[in-house]
Amino acid sequence: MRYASVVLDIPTRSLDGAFEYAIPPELEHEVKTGATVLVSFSHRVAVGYVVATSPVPPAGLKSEKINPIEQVLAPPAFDETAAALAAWIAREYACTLPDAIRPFLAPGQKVKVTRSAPDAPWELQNERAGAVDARWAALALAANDYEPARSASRQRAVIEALREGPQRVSELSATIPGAASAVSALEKRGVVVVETRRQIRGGDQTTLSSAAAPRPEHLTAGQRAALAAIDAARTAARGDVVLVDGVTGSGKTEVYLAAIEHALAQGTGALVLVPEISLTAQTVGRFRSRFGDNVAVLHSRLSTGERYDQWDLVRSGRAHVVVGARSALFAPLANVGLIIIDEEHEGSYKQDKSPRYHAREVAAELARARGAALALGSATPSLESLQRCRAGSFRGATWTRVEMPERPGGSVLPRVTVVDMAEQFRGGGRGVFSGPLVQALRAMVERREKAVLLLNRRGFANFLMCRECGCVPECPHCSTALTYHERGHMLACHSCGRSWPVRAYPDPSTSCPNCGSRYLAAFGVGTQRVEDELSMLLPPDVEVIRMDADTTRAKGAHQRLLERFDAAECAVLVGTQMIAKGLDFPEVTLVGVINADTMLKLPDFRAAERTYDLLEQVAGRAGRGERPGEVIVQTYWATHPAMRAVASHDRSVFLDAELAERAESGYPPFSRLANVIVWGRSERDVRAVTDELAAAVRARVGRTPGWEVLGPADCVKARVKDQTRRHLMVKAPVDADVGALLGACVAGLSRRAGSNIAVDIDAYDMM
DNA sequence: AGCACGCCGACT
DNA sequence: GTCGGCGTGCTC
Repeated sequence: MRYASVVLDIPTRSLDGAFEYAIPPELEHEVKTGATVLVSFSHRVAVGYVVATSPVPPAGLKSEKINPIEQVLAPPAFDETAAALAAWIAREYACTLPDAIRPFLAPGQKVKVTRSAPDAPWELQNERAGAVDARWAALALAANDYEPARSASRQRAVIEALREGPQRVSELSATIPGAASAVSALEKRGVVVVETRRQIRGGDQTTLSSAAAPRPEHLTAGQRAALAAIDAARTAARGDVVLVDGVTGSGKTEVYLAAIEHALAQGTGALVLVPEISLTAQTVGRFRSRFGDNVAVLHSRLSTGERYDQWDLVRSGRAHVVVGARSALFAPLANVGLIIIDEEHEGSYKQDKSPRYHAREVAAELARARGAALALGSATPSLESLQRCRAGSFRGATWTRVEMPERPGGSVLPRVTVVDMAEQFRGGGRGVFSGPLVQALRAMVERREKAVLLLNRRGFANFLMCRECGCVPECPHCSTALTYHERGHMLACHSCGRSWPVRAYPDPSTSCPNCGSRYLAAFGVGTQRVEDELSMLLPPDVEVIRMDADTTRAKGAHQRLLERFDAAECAVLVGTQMIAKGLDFPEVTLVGVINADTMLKLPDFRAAERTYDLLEQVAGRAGRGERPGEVIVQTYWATHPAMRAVASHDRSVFLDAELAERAESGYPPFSRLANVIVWGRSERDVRAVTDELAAAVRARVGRTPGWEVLGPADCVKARVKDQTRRHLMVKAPVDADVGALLGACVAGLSRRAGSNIAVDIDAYDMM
C-alpha cells in the first residue's frame, strides 16, 4: 500500500497542512504528486491536491484513522519541486497552502465541493474547459482520378480547396456553404479522409509583420556581455541572477532570444515573463518568429479554453518556451534552464490578491530549486535588484549587473526641461499649462507634428499642497504625505494613525504651515479640464484626443483612439498612466507632463521611484523618429532628485538620493515591509482584531533590532463597500522570515467571525 | 436538572 | 471550514 500527503482545498488558516490518505491499489497509477483528488474529511468530502506520495505509512497516526483516496479528479499538474515551491510561497507570503497551490493547476479545470443550503449534502462541482477536437479533411490518393457528378458543384469546390492542403471542416463550411455534407459524401467514396485532431486554441496571433525577429548580423558589445553573463549563470545551475540594465532600445529582447536559444540547445526550456500590458501580438510575435511552435503563450486575454490548450502544450512537452504574464511562472515546464523577467521593476509583478507573491522573488526561488538562471531586464531597475547586485549576492545566489548603454540604432536623447510651477504661480500663471509648455505646444503645431500630454492622476489619495511654496504637509513622525479628508476637514497619517484638523483653501482661515500663504488647496486636475484648456489654446484643426478610464471603457476603444492619433496630421494625445507605456509614434516630438507630483506625494515610500520610472518611460516616447524630441516636466518640486535625474539623463542623481533616503528611514531595499489589512462590516470588530494583532506582533518582535511595528491605523481607503479597513505595517530586516512570523501571529488570533485579514509581504499597494 | 451559548480541539 | 464536546451560567 502507498500513501499520499494531500493538501485540502479548504481555505482556512486553521486547516493548513497536509493530511495523509491511503492510495487504493486500483488508483495506484493515477495518484501521483500534483494530482487533484477527492477525499473524505471530517463529516464531508473535500477536494485536495497530492503534494507527496510515500511507500511507508505516515508516522504517528493510527492506521484506522487513515482513509482511502476516493477518486482522482484531475491528472498531475505539478511535480515535487513545484509542490515544494508552493510550500515556500505559503510560508514566505503567509498564505494558505491551497492558495499557494492553485496557481499551478491547469486553467479552467476547477473542481470544488459545495452545497446549496447549510444542511444540504456536499456535492462535487466540475467546471471543465478541457481539450477540444476539430475535424480535419484531407484529400486521399483516390482524389486524383475522381470526377464529381456534374451537379455536385460543392464537391468540386471542396476538392479544389483541399488541393491547397488539409483544412478544418468548420473552416470549409465558412467559405463553402454546405461543405460539411459534401465532405461526408466524398469521405464515403474514399476521396476525402476525415480525422479528428486535437485543436490548439489561442496560438494564432502571429501574422504581424512588425513582429518578426530577424536575427541581427552581430550583437553589440553590451549584448554580448549580457549574454555571456546569463550563459555563465545557467551553467552554474544554482539560481544565479543577472540584471540586464539597458536603456530603452538597447536590444534587450535580442539578448533574451539568444539566451533562450542557448538554453534550448542544452535541452532545457525557458520561462519568459512580460508585464501584462506589453504582452501584445508584437512581443509574442518576436518569440514565435524565432521559436515557432516551441512557444506557448499565457495571458489574461485568452479564453479559458485557449489558456488550457497553451498550458497543455507545456505539460505534454511540446512547447519548451513559455511567454506570459506573472502567472506563467507556474507553467508545468519540467526542465527549466532559464527564467527571464522583462521590465523587472514593474509593479504588476506583485500580485495583489492571495497568494500575494512577487514574481521576481518566486522566480529567484524557482531558479534555485531547478538549477536554472534568472535574467532580469530593465531600463530603470528596481532598487531591490540594484541593491542586491551591489551586495553581490542575496539568499545564497550570486547577483550580477550587466550594463547595456548603447542603442544599436543610435538615436538622440530628447531635451528635457523641468518647469517650476510654484515659480509660474508667483509670476501670475494660474492655468494648467506653464509658459514653456504653451510655447512648445505652439511650436509643435507650427511644425505640424504630434504631442503627448501625461496627466498623472493615478491613486486617488487627496493631499493638500501650497500653490505658493509647493509644500505638502507631512507627518512629523512618519515623513509621509498626510492625506486630506474633505468630509471631516482632517489631515491624517496612514502610517501611524495620527490626525490633525485643518481648513483648506478657499476657507478664509487657511494657512500654509511653511509660508503662511492662504493658497493651501486640495490637489488634482482632471483630463477633461486639460482637454478644455487645450482646445482654447490651440487652433481648431489640431485634433485633441483624450484617453483615460472614461474614454477607454468600451471594448477596443483604446485601439481606436490610438489609430485616430496615428492617422491625424497634427494632434495632441492627453491621457493618464496608460499612455506612458509601449506607445511608439515617430511623429511625436513633444511630451508634456502636466503634473509630475501627483504620484510623488502619495503616502507610499515607493512614490519617488515610481515617479522617476514613469518620467523616464514617458520621456522615452519623444523623438523616436528622426526628428529630435522635447520633454517638458511641470512640477512644484523642481529640485527633487527624480526631476533632476530625468533632466540631466543621469540616473545616479536619483539613485544616490533615494537610496540615502531609504536607508535613513529604514525602508526597502534596506528592510522588508509588510502590510496587514483587516476589514469587515463592524468597525468595533475590525479595531479589536487589529489591536490584538498589533499586540501579538509586538510581543513576538519585542525590541529585536531592525523590527518595527507601525500602527494600527485606518487604511488610506478607510471604507470600501461599507466595510471598515484598518492596517498594520511591519518593518523587518532584509533576511527576516516576515511571512512565517506574521502567519503565526494571524493563526494565533482568537476566533472572530466577520473580519477578514490579508497579509501582504513586501507590499506594493499600501492603501 | 435542563438547556443555550461560546470556546476549543479535531479533522488524516 | 465545520462539527461536536464540554464548561459556564441562566432558567424552570
